[in-house]
Amino acid sequence: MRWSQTFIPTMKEIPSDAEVPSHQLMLRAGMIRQLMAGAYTYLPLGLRVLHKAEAVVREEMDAAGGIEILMPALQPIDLFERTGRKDAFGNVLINFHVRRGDRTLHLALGPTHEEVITDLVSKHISSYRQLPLTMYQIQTKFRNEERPRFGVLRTSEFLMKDAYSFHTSVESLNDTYQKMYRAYCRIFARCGLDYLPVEAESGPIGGDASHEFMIPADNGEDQVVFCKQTGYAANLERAETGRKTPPLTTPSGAAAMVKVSTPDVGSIDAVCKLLKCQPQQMLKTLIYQADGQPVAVLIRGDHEANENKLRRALGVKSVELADPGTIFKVTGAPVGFAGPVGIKCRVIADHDVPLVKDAITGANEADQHLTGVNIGRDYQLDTTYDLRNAVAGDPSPRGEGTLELVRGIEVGHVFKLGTKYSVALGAAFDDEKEFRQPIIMGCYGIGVNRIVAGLAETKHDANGIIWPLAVAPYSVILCPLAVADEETMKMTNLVYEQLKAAGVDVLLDDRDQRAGVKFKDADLIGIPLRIVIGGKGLKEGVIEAKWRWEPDAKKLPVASAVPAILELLSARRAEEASRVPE
RNA sequence: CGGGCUGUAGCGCAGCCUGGCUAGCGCGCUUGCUUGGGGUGCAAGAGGUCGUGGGUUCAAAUCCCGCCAGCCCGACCA
Repeated sequence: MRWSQTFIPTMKEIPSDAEVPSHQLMLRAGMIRQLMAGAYTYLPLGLRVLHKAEAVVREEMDAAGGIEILMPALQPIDLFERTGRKDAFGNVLINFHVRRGDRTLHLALGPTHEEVITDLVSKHISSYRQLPLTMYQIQTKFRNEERPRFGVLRTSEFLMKDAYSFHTSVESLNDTYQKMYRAYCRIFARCGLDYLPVEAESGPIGGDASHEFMIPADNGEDQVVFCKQTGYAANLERAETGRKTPPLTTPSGAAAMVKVSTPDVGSIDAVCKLLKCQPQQMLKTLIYQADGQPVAVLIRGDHEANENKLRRALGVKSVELADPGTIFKVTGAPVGFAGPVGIKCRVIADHDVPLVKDAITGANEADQHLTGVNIGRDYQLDTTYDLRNAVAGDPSPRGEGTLELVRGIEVGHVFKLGTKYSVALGAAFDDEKEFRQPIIMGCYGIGVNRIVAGLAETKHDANGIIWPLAVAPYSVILCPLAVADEETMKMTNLVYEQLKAAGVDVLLDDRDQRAGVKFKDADLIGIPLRIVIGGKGLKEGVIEAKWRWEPDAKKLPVASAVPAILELLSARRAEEASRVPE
């Protein structure tokens, strides 16, 4: 492709409303333009990267036994009503009414396709002989994000590869899950991403039923816990700590419990300020409704409760913070003054709670707190649980090691679904003995745009993006330095045509621009191999080849330049391929 | 949806506080010359509902109110 014949509007300056690197660079490199918050046009360069990433995903999914299909984005709302996800999605589900003749249809734009594919399978799969089956599609998804952000990292319309597998047994599901997990590792490695598979929140199935694939990045929206020593990695929502239940007896030298007046001071910060103490000396007492029953949850003042862990510890379906009325009923005080001493409901505590000696808590009385509160003497616990988010420095749950916290961009998610959708939508099979069984399902998603944005976010330098060869919009950029010079252009066109004939993606910068402009733009858009054809080199009988990530150019004799370029490219391809796991 | 910030040419900004000539600057764009290996130099141009609606005023980019849009923090996120 000749630069003059495509559309690559590069920008020298950083648009003021772009804050994260991927957004700035993709705008400046002329890859994307914004239509509105959370909606972007992919320009030719951006689209080429997207297509290349998509091709990698498709190849690996096919290799892993997936079968490609394409489902409608437009879906009838009743499918979501049948699985209860109309309410679960809430405002995120884009849905609307349309008139068709004298009827009114209630439709949704698919945020994901469990319903549609399960409906399909329910109609056409009836025997164990037809399973297992894995189908996938690469298609635009729609979600009314409450807050689209970070440029193209979080948009309300995005390209997703979603795969769904159907099984007669958990063993079969586990087998496909492993295949998909490995395919995902290969996909992200082939795309040149530094990826980190982490344990993720997995809902009712529990265990190792879900993994997310994260790209470590400062601007990631997710927080990931990992441990260098033990290799443990998990989403913060999910991450366990290595904490255990401590002795539940009163510590020696405990201070006397004293009631102090704290008028209108209910929050942890405010109490600390008033009493001149640190949050870790405090115990916060959160009143939750667990399946409708009030429960007091004790957490150290500087920690955060984790509602997923709480739900599991209590063995209930739902937990939510109680309303002020319930809080008043169990504590006898308004919000902000709850404490474990004398509270009138079940009390459950995090492992760290009993370790707080002479704790400060609410007094279950308006405008009063207690100091010198101690386990055993002032409140009792039978045991403690892991109820909070992990923090940096916590012990690893998998042996000797310390947890660290990093941010990450979620690019993929593999998930064991179980029978939730098959039961709701009647997808079942007859087994060998003609017993009707619900089909067991798995689902596997990749955000294709996030592969692209994640690369721009993590693979760049001060001059621009640095694409890996595997997904670069073009492998080679040809820069003739004098487009008016006949000899230069003759050589350039020869190289251009020969590379194209060899199947190489070449971009020919045929603009009548000075060398500096072409070099700056080539660096900005991040083409891996830059070939310079200029008067200086031609005098010596050479053209120059420079990798985007290397400081210096190599000189290639004119006569053998094209084979030399092909050799460079194939060596690089092999190098990138060597980093892909089996 | 709560909190904060910002809307002036394609992009980046100044002007606003303290209202007053024809609304400026840099980049980009057009034309001509020039230069020709890391964003050349010179000259001449084109390009604006100052986000939008109302109000105050002799007079509004500037002051006041509403609305809209974008960005950031938070809540939410199969």
